[in-house]
Amino acid sequence: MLFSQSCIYGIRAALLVAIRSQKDSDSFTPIRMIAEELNVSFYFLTKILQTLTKARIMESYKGPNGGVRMAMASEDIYLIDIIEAFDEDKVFDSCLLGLPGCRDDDPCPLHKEWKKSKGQLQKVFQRTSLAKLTKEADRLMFRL
Amino acid sequence: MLFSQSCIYGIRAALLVAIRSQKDSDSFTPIRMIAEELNVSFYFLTKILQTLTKARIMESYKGPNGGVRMAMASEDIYLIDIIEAFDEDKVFDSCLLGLPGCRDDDPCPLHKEWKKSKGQLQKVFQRTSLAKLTKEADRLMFRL
DNA sequence: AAGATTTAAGAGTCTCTTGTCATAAATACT
DNA sequence: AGTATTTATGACAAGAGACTCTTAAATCTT
Repeated sequence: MLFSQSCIYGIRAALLVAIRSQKDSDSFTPIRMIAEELNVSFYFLTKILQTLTKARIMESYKGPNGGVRMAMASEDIYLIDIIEAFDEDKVFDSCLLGLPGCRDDDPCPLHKEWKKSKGQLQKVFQRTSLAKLTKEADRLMFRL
Repeated sequence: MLFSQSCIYGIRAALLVAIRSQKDSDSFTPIRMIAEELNVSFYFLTKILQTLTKARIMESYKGPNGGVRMAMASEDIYLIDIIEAFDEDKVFDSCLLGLPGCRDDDPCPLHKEWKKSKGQLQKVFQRTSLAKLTKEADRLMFRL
Protein backbone atom coordinates (compact mmCIF):
# COMPACT_ATOMS: atom_id res chain seq x y z
CA MET A 1 0.00 0.00 0.00
CA LEU A 2 1.47 3.33 -1.04
CA PHE A 3 -0.33 5.56 1.46
CA SER A 4 -1.01 5.06 5.14
CA GLN A 5 -4.61 4.55 6.24
CA SER A 6 -4.51 7.97 7.86
CA CYS A 7 -3.55 9.57 4.59
CA ILE A 8 -6.24 7.69 2.73
CA TYR A 9 -8.94 8.71 5.21
CA GLY A 10 -7.59 12.25 5.09
CA ILE A 11 -7.94 12.43 1.32
CA ARG A 12 -11.39 10.90 1.32
CA ALA A 13 -12.61 13.20 4.07
CA ALA A 14 -11.17 16.26 2.37
CA LEU A 15 -12.92 15.32 -0.85
CA LEU A 16 -16.22 14.86 0.93
CA VAL A 17 -15.92 18.17 2.72
CA ALA A 18 -14.88 19.89 -0.49
CA ILE A 19 -17.94 18.51 -2.25
CA ARG A 20 -20.18 19.77 0.53
CA SER A 21 -18.50 23.15 0.42
CA GLN A 22 -19.67 23.62 -3.15
CA LYS A 23 -23.13 24.30 -1.78
CA ASP A 24 -22.11 26.02 1.43
CA SER A 25 -18.48 26.80 2.08
CA ASP A 26 -19.02 28.57 5.39
CA SER A 27 -20.75 26.05 7.57
CA PHE A 28 -18.97 23.27 9.42
CA THR A 29 -19.57 19.58 8.83
CA PRO A 30 -19.59 17.44 11.96
CA ILE A 31 -16.89 14.76 11.95
CA ARG A 32 -19.47 12.21 13.04
CA MET A 33 -21.37 12.80 9.81
CA ILE A 34 -18.24 12.45 7.68
CA ALA A 35 -17.31 9.25 9.47
CA GLU A 36 -20.72 7.77 8.74
CA GLU A 37 -20.61 8.68 5.08
CA LEU A 38 -17.12 7.31 4.61
CA ASN A 39 -17.86 4.34 6.81
CA VAL A 40 -14.82 4.82 9.00
CA SER A 41 -14.38 5.03 12.75
CA PHE A 42 -15.45 8.37 14.19
CA TYR A 43 -12.74 8.26 16.85
CA PHE A 44 -10.01 7.58 14.35
CA LEU A 45 -11.26 10.15 11.87
CA THR A 46 -11.23 12.77 14.60
CA LYS A 47 -7.53 12.19 15.09
CA ILE A 48 -6.85 12.28 11.40
CA LEU A 49 -8.71 15.50 10.80
CA GLN A 50 -6.70 17.09 13.60
CA THR A 51 -3.68 16.52 11.41
CA LEU A 52 -5.36 18.38 8.58
CA THR A 53 -6.42 21.28 10.78
CA LYS A 54 -2.91 21.55 12.19
CA ALA A 55 -1.65 21.69 8.62
CA ARG A 56 -4.13 24.54 8.03
CA ILE A 57 -5.86 22.64 5.30
CA MET A 58 -9.05 22.47 7.33
CA GLU A 59 -10.55 24.56 10.10
CA SER A 60 -12.49 23.19 13.01
CA TYR A 61 -15.07 24.63 15.30
CA LYS A 62 -16.31 23.24 18.59
CA GLY A 63 -19.80 23.08 19.93
CA PRO A 64 -23.23 22.90 18.33
CA ASN A 65 -23.08 23.50 14.58
CA GLY A 66 -19.39 22.82 14.88
CA GLY A 67 -17.29 20.48 12.79
CA VAL A 68 -14.70 20.98 10.09
CA ARG A 69 -14.54 22.89 6.83
CA MET A 70 -11.89 23.64 4.24
CA ALA A 71 -9.55 26.43 5.29
CA MET A 72 -9.17 27.66 1.70
CA ALA A 73 -10.97 27.54 -1.60
CA SER A 74 -10.71 23.99 -2.87
CA GLU A 75 -9.14 25.41 -6.04
CA ASP A 76 -6.10 26.16 -3.92
CA ILE A 77 -5.76 22.82 -2.18
CA TYR A 78 -3.77 20.18 -4.01
CA LEU A 79 -3.61 16.50 -3.22
CA ILE A 80 0.09 16.82 -2.54
CA ASP A 81 -0.70 19.15 0.37
CA ILE A 82 -2.80 16.49 2.02
CA ILE A 83 -0.34 13.70 1.29
CA GLU A 84 2.46 15.84 2.64
CA ALA A 85 0.57 16.38 5.88
CA PHE A 86 0.60 12.63 6.46
CA ASP A 87 3.41 10.83 4.75
CA GLU A 88 4.90 12.58 1.80
CA ASP A 89 8.56 11.98 2.42
CA LYS A 90 7.76 8.34 3.04
CA VAL A 91 6.45 8.07 -0.51
CA PHE A 92 8.32 10.49 -2.69
CA ASP A 93 11.72 10.57 -1.05
CA SER A 94 11.80 6.84 -0.78
CA CYS A 95 13.94 4.20 -2.39
CA LEU A 96 11.85 1.26 -3.54
CA LEU A 97 14.27 -1.07 -1.79
CA GLY A 98 14.50 1.11 1.28
CA LEU A 99 18.22 1.69 0.84
CA PRO A 100 19.55 4.74 2.63
CA GLY A 101 21.39 7.17 0.41
CA CYS A 102 20.03 5.76 -2.82
CA ARG A 103 20.30 8.52 -5.42
CA ASP A 104 21.11 9.22 -9.06
CA ASP A 105 24.86 8.81 -8.71
CA ASP A 106 24.66 5.87 -6.31
CA PRO A 107 21.47 4.11 -7.33
CA CYS A 108 19.79 0.90 -6.31
CA PRO A 109 18.89 -1.48 -9.14
CA LEU A 110 15.36 -0.13 -9.36
CA HIS A 111 16.21 3.51 -8.87
CA LYS A 112 15.67 4.70 -12.43
CA GLU A 113 12.30 3.12 -12.99
CA TRP A 114 10.94 3.99 -9.60
CA LYS A 115 12.10 7.56 -9.97
CA LYS A 116 10.20 7.80 -13.22
CA SER A 117 6.99 6.30 -11.86
CA LYS A 118 6.94 8.13 -8.59
CA GLY A 119 7.85 11.39 -10.31
CA GLN A 120 4.91 10.97 -12.60
CA LEU A 121 2.58 10.26 -9.71
CA GLN A 122 3.99 13.14 -7.74
CA LYS A 123 3.24 15.49 -10.61
CA VAL A 124 -0.33 14.28 -10.72
CA PHE A 125 -0.74 15.03 -7.03
CA GLN A 126 0.90 18.40 -7.41
CA ARG A 127 -1.43 19.36 -10.23
CA THR A 128 -4.69 17.92 -8.98
CA SER A 129 -6.72 20.30 -6.85
CA LEU A 130 -9.66 19.25 -4.74
CA ALA A 131 -11.77 21.52 -6.94
CA LYS A 132 -10.83 19.54 -10.02
CA LEU A 133 -11.86 16.30 -8.38
CA THR A 134 -15.13 17.67 -7.04
CA LYS A 135 -16.02 18.80 -10.56
CA GLU A 136 -15.28 15.32 -11.83
CA ALA A 137 -17.36 13.95 -9.02
CA ASP A 138 -20.32 15.94 -10.28
CA ARG A 139 -20.05 14.35 -13.72
CA LEU A 140 -18.91 10.93 -12.78
CA MET A 141 -20.25 10.23 -9.33
CA PHE A 142 -17.30 8.18 -8.25
CA ARG A 143 -17.10 6.34 -5.01
CA LEU A 144 -15.60 7.74 -1.85
CA MET B 1 6.41 1.98 1.22
CA LEU B 2 5.24 0.05 -1.79
CA PHE B 3 6.77 -3.32 -0.93
CA SER B 4 6.94 -5.18 2.35
CA GLN B 5 10.33 -5.58 4.02
CA SER B 6 10.19 -9.27 3.22
CA CYS B 7 9.74 -8.54 -0.45
CA ILE B 8 12.57 -6.04 -0.43
CA TYR B 9 14.97 -8.45 1.25
CA GLY B 10 13.81 -11.14 -1.16
CA ILE B 11 14.64 -9.01 -4.19
CA ARG B 12 18.00 -7.94 -2.82
CA ALA B 13 18.97 -11.47 -1.89
CA ALA B 14 17.91 -12.82 -5.26
CA LEU B 15 20.01 -10.19 -7.00
CA LEU B 16 23.02 -11.02 -4.90
CA VAL B 17 22.67 -14.72 -5.53
CA ALA B 18 22.14 -14.10 -9.23
CA ILE B 19 25.31 -12.05 -9.38
CA ARG B 20 27.25 -14.81 -7.68
CA SER B 21 25.75 -17.38 -10.02
CA GLN B 22 27.39 -15.63 -12.96
CA LYS B 23 30.68 -17.13 -11.84
CA ASP B 24 29.35 -20.39 -10.51
CA SER B 25 25.72 -21.27 -10.93
CA ASP B 26 25.93 -24.70 -9.35
CA SER B 27 27.26 -24.08 -5.87
CA PHE B 28 25.12 -22.93 -2.98
CA THR B 29 25.60 -19.66 -1.15
CA PRO B 30 25.16 -19.84 2.63
CA ILE B 31 22.36 -17.63 3.89
CA ARG B 32 24.64 -16.33 6.62
CA MET B 33 26.93 -14.90 3.98
CA ILE B 34 24.07 -13.25 2.11
CA ALA B 35 22.77 -11.77 5.34
CA GLU B 36 26.16 -10.26 6.10
CA GLU B 37 26.56 -8.76 2.66
CA LEU B 38 23.08 -7.28 2.68
CA ASN B 39 23.39 -6.28 6.30
CA VAL B 40 20.12 -7.88 7.34
CA SER B 41 19.23 -10.30 10.09
CA PHE B 42 20.30 -13.84 9.33
CA TYR B 43 17.29 -15.28 11.13
CA PHE B 44 14.84 -13.14 9.25
CA LEU B 45 16.50 -13.72 5.91
CA THR B 46 16.27 -17.46 6.46
CA LYS B 47 12.51 -17.16 6.73
CA ILE B 48 12.32 -14.95 3.69
CA LEU B 49 14.38 -17.22 1.48
CA GLN B 50 12.12 -20.10 2.45
CA THR B 51 9.37 -18.19 0.71
CA LEU B 52 11.50 -18.03 -2.43
CA THR B 53 12.41 -21.70 -2.29
CA LYS B 54 8.77 -22.65 -1.80
CA ALA B 55 7.97 -20.53 -4.85
CA ARG B 56 10.64 -22.54 -6.71
CA ILE B 57 12.60 -19.44 -7.49
CA MET B 58 15.50 -20.66 -5.41
CA GLU B 59 16.74 -24.03 -4.30
CA SER B 60 18.26 -24.79 -0.94
CA TYR B 61 20.62 -27.41 0.33
CA LYS B 62 21.40 -28.34 3.91
CA GLY B 63 24.69 -29.15 5.51
CA PRO B 64 28.28 -28.17 4.76
CA ASN B 65 28.62 -26.34 1.44
CA GLY B 66 24.87 -25.86 1.63
CA GLY B 67 22.92 -22.67 1.14
CA VAL B 68 20.70 -21.36 -1.61
CA ARG B 69 21.04 -20.89 -5.35
CA MET B 70 18.76 -19.81 -8.15
CA ALA B 71 16.45 -22.59 -9.32
CA MET B 72 16.57 -21.38 -12.93
CA ALA B 73 18.76 -19.37 -15.22
CA SER B 74 18.50 -15.76 -14.12
CA GLU B 75 17.41 -14.93 -17.67
CA ASP B 76 14.17 -16.67 -16.85
CA ILE B 77 13.45 -15.07 -13.51
CA TYR B 78 11.60 -11.79 -13.59
CA LEU B 79 11.17 -9.33 -10.78
CA ILE B 80 7.43 -9.84 -10.93
CA ASP B 81 7.95 -13.48 -9.95
CA ILE B 82 9.68 -12.46 -6.76
CA ILE B 83 7.20 -9.72 -5.97
CA GLU B 84 4.36 -12.13 -6.58
CA ALA B 85 5.86 -14.57 -4.12
CA PHE B 86 5.54 -11.95 -1.39
CA ASP B 87 2.88 -9.39 -2.02
CA GLU B 88 1.89 -8.92 -5.61
CA ASP B 89 -1.85 -8.65 -5.26
CA LYS B 90 -1.32 -6.13 -2.48
CA VAL B 91 0.43 -3.83 -4.92
CA PHE B 92 -1.01 -4.34 -8.35
CA ASP B 93 -4.59 -5.24 -7.58
CA SER B 94 -4.89 -2.39 -5.17
CA CYS B 95 -6.91 0.78 -5.15
CA LEU B 96 -4.81 3.72 -4.01
CA LEU B 97 -7.55 4.65 -1.56
CA GLY B 98 -8.11 1.07 -0.49
CA LEU B 99 -11.70 1.06 -1.67
CA PRO B 100 -13.14 -2.39 -2.27
CA GLY B 101 -14.54 -2.90 -5.74
CA CYS B 102 -12.82 0.11 -7.24
CA ARG B 103 -12.62 -0.50 -10.99
CA ASP B 104 -12.88 1.16 -14.38
CA ASP B 105 -16.64 1.45 -14.36
CA ASP B 106 -16.90 2.35 -10.69
CA PRO B 107 -13.71 4.23 -9.99
CA CYS B 108 -12.33 6.09 -7.04
CA PRO B 109 -11.15 9.63 -7.69
CA LEU B 110 -7.57 8.52 -8.22
CA HIS B 111 -8.31 5.36 -10.14
CA LYS B 112 -7.24 6.51 -13.58
CA GLU B 113 -3.89 7.95 -12.61
CA TRP B 114 -2.97 5.15 -10.29
CA LYS B 115 -3.91 2.57 -12.88
CA LYS B 116 -1.57 4.23 -15.32
CA SER B 117 1.35 4.47 -12.92
CA LYS B 118 1.02 1.05 -11.41
CA GLY B 119 0.52 -0.49 -14.84
CA GLN B 120 3.73 1.08 -16.00
CA LEU B 121 5.60 -0.19 -12.96
CA GLN B 122 4.07 -3.61 -13.33
CA LYS B 123 5.32 -3.78 -16.91
CA VAL B 124 8.81 -2.90 -15.77
CA PHE B 125 8.74 -5.74 -13.27
CA GLN B 126 7.32 -8.14 -15.83
CA ARG B 127 10.05 -7.29 -18.31
CA THR B 128 13.04 -7.02 -16.02
CA SER B 129 14.89 -10.28 -15.52
CA LEU B 130 17.48 -10.84 -12.87
CA ALA B 131 19.98 -11.38 -15.67
CA LYS B 132 19.32 -7.91 -17.02
CA LEU B 133 19.97 -6.37 -13.65
CA THR B 134 23.11 -8.38 -12.99
CA LYS B 135 24.49 -7.20 -16.32
CA GLU B 136 23.77 -3.64 -15.30
CA ALA B 137 25.41 -4.33 -11.99
CA ASP B 138 28.60 -5.29 -13.82
CA ARG B 139 28.69 -1.94 -15.57
CA LEU B 140 27.28 0.26 -12.89
CA MET B 141 28.11 -1.36 -9.59
CA PHE B 142 24.96 -0.26 -7.91
CA ARG B 143 24.26 -0.74 -4.27
CA LEU B 144 22.42 -3.68 -2.83
C1' DA C 1 -25.82 29.49 35.00
C1' DA C 2 -26.75 24.77 33.30
C1' DG C 3 -26.95 21.42 30.03
C1' DA C 4 -26.14 19.76 25.39
C1' DT C 5 -23.07 19.41 21.49
C1' DT C 6 -18.90 19.01 19.29
C1' DT C 7 -13.70 19.01 18.67
C1' DA C 8 -8.92 18.35 21.27
C1' DA C 9 -5.72 15.67 23.57
C1' DG C 10 -3.74 11.91 25.72
C1' DA C 11 -3.69 7.20 27.22
C1' DG C 12 -4.53 2.71 26.16
C1' DT C 13 -5.54 -1.60 23.22
C1' DC C 14 -5.33 -4.61 19.04
C1' DT C 15 -3.27 -6.42 15.17
C1' DC C 16 0.09 -7.28 11.80
C1' DT C 17 4.70 -7.10 10.31
C1' DT C 18 9.25 -7.52 11.59
C1' DG C 19 12.65 -9.71 13.87
C1' DT C 20 14.65 -13.42 17.31
C1' DC C 21 15.53 -17.80 19.07
C1' DA C 22 15.57 -22.76 20.15
C1' DT C 23 15.19 -27.13 18.31
C1' DA C 24 14.88 -30.45 14.50
C1' DA C 25 16.39 -32.38 10.16
C1' DA C 26 19.65 -33.08 6.45
C1' DT C 27 24.29 -33.49 4.78
C1' DA C 28 29.38 -33.73 4.74
C1' DC C 29 33.67 -35.05 6.71
C1' DT C 30 36.69 -37.75 9.50
C1' DA D 1 29.37 -43.63 14.17
C1' DG D 2 30.14 -38.91 15.63
C1' DT D 3 30.63 -34.17 14.97
C1' DA D 4 30.27 -29.94 12.52
C1' DT D 5 27.63 -27.30 9.27
C1' DT D 6 23.70 -25.57 7.31
C1' DT D 7 18.59 -25.01 6.24
C1' DA D 8 13.53 -25.87 8.15
C1' DT D 9 10.06 -25.13 11.42
C1' DG D 10 7.47 -23.32 14.96
C1' DA D 11 7.15 -20.47 19.01
C1' DC D 12 7.95 -16.17 20.68
C1' DA D 13 9.15 -10.96 21.37
C1' DA D 14 9.28 -6.16 19.76
C1' DG D 15 7.57 -2.34 17.13
C1' DA D 16 4.58 0.26 14.36
C1' DG D 17 0.37 1.48 12.69
C1' DA D 18 -4.51 1.33 13.28
C1' DC D 19 -8.04 1.98 16.20
C1' DT D 20 -10.78 2.99 20.85
C1' DC D 21 -12.01 5.37 24.80
C1' DT D 22 -12.09 8.81 28.45
C1' DT D 23 -11.70 13.34 29.92
C1' DA D 24 -11.10 18.26 28.90
C1' DA D 25 -12.17 22.46 26.47
C1' DA D 26 -15.01 25.38 23.61
C1' DT D 27 -19.40 26.88 22.11
C1' DC D 28 -24.41 27.19 21.65
C1' DT D 29 -29.18 27.19 23.59
C1' DT D 30 -32.42 27.93 27.10
